[in-house]
Amino acid sequence: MRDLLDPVRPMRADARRNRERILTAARALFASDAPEVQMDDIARRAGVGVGTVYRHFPDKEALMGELVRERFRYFNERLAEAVADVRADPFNAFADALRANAASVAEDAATRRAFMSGGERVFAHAAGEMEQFMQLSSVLVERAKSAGELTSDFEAGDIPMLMCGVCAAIDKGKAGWDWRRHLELILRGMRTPA
Amino acid sequence: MRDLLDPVRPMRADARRNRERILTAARALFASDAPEVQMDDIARRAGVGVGTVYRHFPDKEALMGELVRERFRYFNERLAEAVADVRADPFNAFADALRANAASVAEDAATRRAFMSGGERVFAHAAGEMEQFMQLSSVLVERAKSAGELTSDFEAGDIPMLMCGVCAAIDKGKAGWDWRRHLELILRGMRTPA
DNA sequence: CATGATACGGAGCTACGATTCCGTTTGTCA
DNA sequence: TGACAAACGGAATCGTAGCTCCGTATCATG
Repeated sequence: MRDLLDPVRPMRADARRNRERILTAARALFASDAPEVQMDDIARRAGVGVGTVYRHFPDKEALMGELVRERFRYFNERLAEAVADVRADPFNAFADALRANAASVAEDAATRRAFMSGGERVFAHAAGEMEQFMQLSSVLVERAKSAGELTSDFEAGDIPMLMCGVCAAIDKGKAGWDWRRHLELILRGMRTPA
Repeated sequence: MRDLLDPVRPMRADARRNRERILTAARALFASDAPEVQMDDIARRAGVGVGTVYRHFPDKEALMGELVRERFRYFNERLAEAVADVRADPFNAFADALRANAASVAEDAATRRAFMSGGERVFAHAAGEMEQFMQLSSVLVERAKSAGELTSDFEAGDIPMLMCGVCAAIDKGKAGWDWRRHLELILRGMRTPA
């Protein structure tokens, strides 16, 4: 709301604090446990009324969207590091970035939900970050391909699909599955046979 | 209900017909489209009252469970064929079975949902079929390993996890992703480097 | 056919979770 | 400190989807 208009006056101190509390509460609730997280829970955990949650985020999707956006910012940092590290082995740099990102979604059920359960609306909030994500990914993919380490029919656009699969594996992880194995299997498949 | 008790008297003709119609309607609705399929829709499509749906299936999960069960029966047929075909190349026989199964879930959103969105309860309905599934899978996995074609750290227990990932890719398929590519990537990762 | 057992239809009940509304409180600024 | 805008809290509202109930219609059997 305020985020969008009147960029002049800063948010009131309590408002800024509450906004952060809400996001923290949401992250915590999604991360820790429940199959369903609802607005009232988030409000309670944040020590705030539901009304306040709605003053900061027009609806639930917007709140989720903000969480997803933060995650993508994190993704992008990892990718940017890989891009910056020119001397590393291209495939490994790429693979490590993917591993780091996977590990971070493992802690972030909100993003997993959004990834898996459609949530187009949710992702719209993170459009900018996603674009950057694709851009950075492309660089890494091209490098790894040029080095002849990444199978030539792989495209940066495949990454979200793979992440989706990893998310699924993570969510099922409670059943004793190991998403790392899933990821390694995929990475092995991506690598050109030595 | 009736399925469980009084195995003597067969279901009344109209009841049997309706039960089938309900399942068909549910399959169709899940397959074709909607993000959410609800009992009333299923009833309407089946040309039946909601009450009738509930006479045949105690609750929604039971209905979904039946759909999942059917899917697993199909899976098992494919696996059994692969097991029976002793002269085929072990890895390919296994891979082809997985491909066929993946193709069938691509048509079956109900099973995908159940796979991805937790639904423990739903799977309970197909416990027997799942057990058989694991059994058949084990045979194929062992064969492929013995032939030295399947990476030795692979286990039959990994299959559901992989399928989960494929389901995710299929669901996101609308966004232009190609789940077959995801599956092939995985298969490549499973194969021991020639 | 008669008749009891089965099955059916679908209006309505219930639970639940998102969202709204408005009287009250708090921060900010002169 | 006074005054007003900005925020807050949380009870109440609204919509939805699963499920129940019971009067009615349909089978199957003698």
